[in-house]
Amino acid sequence: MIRINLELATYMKKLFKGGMHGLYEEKFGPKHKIIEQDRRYNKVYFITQGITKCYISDENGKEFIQEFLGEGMEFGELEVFSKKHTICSVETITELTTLSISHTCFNNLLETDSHFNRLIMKALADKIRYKAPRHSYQHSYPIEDNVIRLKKIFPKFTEVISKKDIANYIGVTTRSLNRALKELKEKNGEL
Amino acid sequence: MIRINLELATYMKKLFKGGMHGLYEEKFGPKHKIIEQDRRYNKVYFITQGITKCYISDENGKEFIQEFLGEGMEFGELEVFSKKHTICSVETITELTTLSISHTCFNNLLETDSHFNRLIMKALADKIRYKAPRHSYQHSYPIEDNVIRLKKIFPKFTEVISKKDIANYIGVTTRSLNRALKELKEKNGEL
DNA sequence: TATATGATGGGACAAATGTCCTTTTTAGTG
DNA sequence: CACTAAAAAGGACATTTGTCCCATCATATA
Repeated sequence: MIRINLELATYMKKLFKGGMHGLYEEKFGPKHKIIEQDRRYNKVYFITQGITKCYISDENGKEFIQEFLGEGMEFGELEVFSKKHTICSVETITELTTLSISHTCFNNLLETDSHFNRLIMKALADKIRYKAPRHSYQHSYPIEDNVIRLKKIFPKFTEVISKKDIANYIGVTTRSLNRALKELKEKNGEL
Repeated sequence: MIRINLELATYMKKLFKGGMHGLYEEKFGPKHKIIEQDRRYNKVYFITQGITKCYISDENGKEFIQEFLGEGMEFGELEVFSKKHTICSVETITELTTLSISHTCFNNLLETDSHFNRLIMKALADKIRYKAPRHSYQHSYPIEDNVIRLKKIFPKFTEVISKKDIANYIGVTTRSLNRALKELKEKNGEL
């Protein structure tokens, strides 16, 4: 549910400690919107600490959360390859520390550091791999099953993430999520 | 709806014509399953002609179509980066021609041909970019709106792709799709 | 030709989910 | 502490979508 990429995190920290030119640390408070949908930026971020949500909002203000990003996950990288507007907003949930790098330096790294190149390639592939079954599952199963599944992969999800965000992640209304949670409680005695 | 990548198609054809070692042409008849979910393969395919569907099926046999792939789209590449099982099956819809390459050769190309490297990186990024708003939209809007949207981006979709596949692509039952199509007909006079 | 098979279309009802609204709880702030 | 705002919980009802059928039509094939 909260995605991580420790291999990438480790490598970026190593580059940073090695004094890599153009890579610098940034910190953000909670509920801070770092990237807004449909804009242009020229920075890529690597999370070293904390959690963000990455979401799409439609014209009616509905939010649909794509992923929760944790340590080692990068964002802002898609726009390096197809020079278009961002498709997602990214907003911090907890306090967040990132290692940031400009598009130019990012491109340099890709060309000169084949290990980095490989890690990014793998990170992109993993994002694709991860998305497919998730959406498939959410479509095919009732809300209750989705909640159970979340609980399995991330037992404390209700403590860290707000109900609204969880609902937007599963793609249902808060009302429906509450209904599912209540029914689960009644069945199992305890959430 | 049917994704293409002409830039990649052109480049792969050029490599093939140039006698690139390890790149060979394959042809498949319609309804042929090229890749099956949860298996291992060591080949990457680039479509040069025809259409396939790429789908996940669950334990109840329900299919959820991830994408329809057309000219220039590649498949089987995710497993190069994370050496795991396939997550999707890929099955031809029309006759299909591909340029195929082993994992080993694919990796060689990635390392030695920086233009190719860049094209693959971009192709991965585009797959991510494309998936996000699609699933978001499908969740947020009723079936009818989804059908209208499909009709806009691909007017002839009912002629090329079966009802069942369209339903599985939108993530609904055939019954629901039919209902939506019927209501649209009644409203607009004509599908 | 006769028969099987699969795709399509739709009726009737059940179940899941959304909408709208109200109440309760929690957390923050003057 | 008192007050406000935001988050959480849930009642009542409407709508959407799914399930389970069955009928029809086209196509392939023995």
